[in-house]
Formats: sequence, structure tokens, C-alpha cells
Amino acid sequence: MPELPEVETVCRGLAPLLRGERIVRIEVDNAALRWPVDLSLLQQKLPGAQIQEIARRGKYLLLCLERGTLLIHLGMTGRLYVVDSSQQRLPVKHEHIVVYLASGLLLCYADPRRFGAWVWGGEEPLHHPLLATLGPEPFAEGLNGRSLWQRAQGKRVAVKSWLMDNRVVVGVGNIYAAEALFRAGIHPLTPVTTLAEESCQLLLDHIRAVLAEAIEQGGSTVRNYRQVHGGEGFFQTRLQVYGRQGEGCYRCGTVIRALRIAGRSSCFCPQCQPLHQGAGG
DNA sequence: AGTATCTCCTGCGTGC
DNA sequence: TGCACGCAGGAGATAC
Repeated sequence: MPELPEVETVCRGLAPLLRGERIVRIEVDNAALRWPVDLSLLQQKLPGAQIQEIARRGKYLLLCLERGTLLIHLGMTGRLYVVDSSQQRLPVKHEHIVVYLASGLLLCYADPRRFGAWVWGGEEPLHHPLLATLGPEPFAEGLNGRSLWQRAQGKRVAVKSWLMDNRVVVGVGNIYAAEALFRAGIHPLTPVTTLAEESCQLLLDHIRAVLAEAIEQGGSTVRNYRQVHGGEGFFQTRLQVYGRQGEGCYRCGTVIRALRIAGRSSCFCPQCQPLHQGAGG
């Protein structure tokens, strides 16, 4: 399931392949993604346009064209890949969208569960409703323990749900929230309002560290995530709590447990992540 | 207004 | 071997 490291990896993989390419046409086989793909609009905007840059905002990919930007979200199972139209290829299951490029390359989108999105973001994509309400990027300079702590005041929500709220910080999903909390020694149910400012800083440091390591490793291949060239990421071998319930903690040997928090399975080590006031120091 | 739940969807593992 | 079922979860919509 793509989180920030996976989307960033896809972004970095696509950029050198697509930058400067001119779009010839777009074919949509199944428009029933998270929101219906507006085919007539895309057919009006895309053909003839040159791809200037590929960028990322949160978990959204931005395909920046000459006059406007296409927003792409991979949802849970979305996959972008580039193939050469001159080479024969087998049909890909759940391949819903193909963008034909002037060089003969094809930008393809497959998404079994169709939680993803292809949305026209207009000429000022950062003002698009999907992007306008997003919180800061985790690596943004202005983000620090103090600003996080200030925003946590008066909120009783569990720290894990809070981290996954993209108004607080973008890009942190279920996997990396669990991993960052483990590294910071903070119980996932800790009410955010009880976190000390130092704990917020520690947590942010670990969020940044785990995301940076995951990007370096090409993301985590859990279920069907793949890089642009079809290769797997490698960070999944370094996950310390996610998906490890019932197994021993690498640090202390205690059995990793899983709770359901806001409907999401949340793995943690009861020994390394005790639940108490101001947890995490 | 803050918080929790619902919803979309398919593939996969489990149990009978 | 097959089928029902639960679970996986991003994030906007909806309900409390």
C-alpha cells in the first residue's frame, strides 16, 4: 500500500522517463476509480501537452503539463509503469488507463481495487480541493516538535490516528505510523494532548528517519506495490512491528501485539511502547 | 468542532 | 475442491 516513500519512489522513477515527453492520447478502459475519471476533460486537456515535471504532494503524484496538472493517487493498489509500445506485452489485469506518448512509450495505470484517482488539478493544483487542505510535508523545514505539540493541544485522539491524519502531516500511513511510534517508544493509543513537546520532536525525528530509510530502500513491497520498472522495494525486510503481531520484538523479545485503532490494525511492542502520561520520553 | 464510523473495491488467507 | 467470510486500508463523506 503506497505511502510517502512508495509514492516518492514512483515519482523519482517516472521523472526521467516522462520529463519532456509529449502526450498523444489517453485511453480509459475502466473509469470507475475512486471518483469517475472525467474522460472527456482529460481528452480535452492531455493530447498535445508536454509533460514538464513529475512532482509529489503528500501521496498525490502531480503530472505537470504545459497548461495544467494531472493529479494521480495510487490508492491502495494502484500501480504506474512505463512500457514500450513497440514491444509485445501480455494483457495486464486491472489495467484501466493508458497514456500514449510521442516517443512510443506508454504510461500505464493498473489498480485492482480502484481506490486510486486520476483527477484534473487545473493550473493551480495546490489550490485544488484535494491538495488545499493537506498538512505539511514531513521533511518541511517549518515543521518541528513545537509546531506539532501546539497542534496537538486539546486533542484526545490517539497519536497513531493523529499521525495518519493528512491535515497534521502528509504521507504517513499505517505502516510508517506504526514503525515511527515503535522507534520513538510511544504507545499508539497515547492521547496526543498528553505528549510532551520533546516527545513530539522525538516522534518527528523518527518519522523522518523511517521515511528517509524507506525511500532509500525503494519503499516497502507489501502485497502489490511495485516500482516503476516492476521491481520490489526492500524496506519491508526492515519493518520492526508492522505485520509482526504474534512474533517477538527484535529489541526485547516481547510478543508484538495488534490493536484496532480507528478501524486500522496497529502493531506495537507492549514493552518498548508503554502507555502512560507523556509517553515517549 | 472534534472524533469515530462508513464507504468504495478485489485478492488472499482461513475454516468448514 | 469450493464457498463464505474476514481482513487489508487511503481518505473523503457522513454521522454522531
